[in-house]
Amino acid sequence: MDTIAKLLKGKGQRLTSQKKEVIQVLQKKPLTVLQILTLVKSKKGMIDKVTVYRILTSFVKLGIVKEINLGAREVRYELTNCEHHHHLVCESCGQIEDIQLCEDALLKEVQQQSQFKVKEHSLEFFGTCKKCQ
Amino acid sequence: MDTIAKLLKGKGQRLTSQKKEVIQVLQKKPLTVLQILTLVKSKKGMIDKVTVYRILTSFVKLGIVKEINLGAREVRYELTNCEHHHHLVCESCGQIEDIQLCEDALLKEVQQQSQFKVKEHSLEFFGTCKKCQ
DNA sequence: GTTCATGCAAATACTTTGCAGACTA
DNA sequence: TAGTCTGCAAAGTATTTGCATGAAC
Repeated sequence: MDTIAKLLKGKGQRLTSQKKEVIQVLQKKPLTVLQILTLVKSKKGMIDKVTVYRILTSFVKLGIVKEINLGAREVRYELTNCEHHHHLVCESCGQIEDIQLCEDALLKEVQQQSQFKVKEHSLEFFGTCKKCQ
Repeated sequence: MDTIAKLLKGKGQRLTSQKKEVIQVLQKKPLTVLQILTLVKSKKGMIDKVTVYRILTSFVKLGIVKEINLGAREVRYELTNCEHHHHLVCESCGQIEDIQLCEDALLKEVQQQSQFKVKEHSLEFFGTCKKCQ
């Protein structure tokens, strides 16, 4: 939280209670806009949908948060303060597990096949989690 | 196209001129709803946005087409009649290249680390294509 | 002819913009 | 106090639904 406070300050931006709450609820797992809204409301009582959108847009720009795509039209937001990782999305219960993989070989394969210069990649898995099997 | 015709017939569904056109424009590359709409309109003159949505929903259900997520809130549709592959998305010109990779090692890695049962996965790369570098 | 599909209108959902008042620093 | 941020209202997009007409088989 401290690093985030400094980052905001450096950009002339303020660490409001709404921003704190959004960061708070994102600690556990990636959430959709609606989920963030609901969670913050249930804890703090008041936050507007528009404010959530604005905070997220600003956080993405500052690199505090990143957007992930899990399934069509399901955008989620995730704190970037953790290492690079991927997700295992359970199609039955909706749970999201994180996983760390070594994808160097794949990136090399891309380089060999194509002259495309890769900056980022997304890799997500869909299936059933241990519990739901 | 013939296999699609049979598939539709088997489900009591009809191969209309609109459906043919949608399949037609999807032959080249994955497109958004708006792109499909524009392309079909420019060729054939008339199709409604609602019809495009309905055709796509139905095609996804039948497995004729699949949704791919290239960046947040950018859903595209792609024919499934081709082999499993991934995409290289140029962030500069928007072009999409296909690429085939061997991701067996990764899938094995997932199995070793977790008891999650993977059914599908998505893997997309973002960066700059040869032309734009 | 029957039944499914399309187009239009309108409803719903999602996201962005404008502005006055509230709050952070 | 200055300047950013929030909440509310409303505008803009994107997507879905209902229904009468049209088209496929």
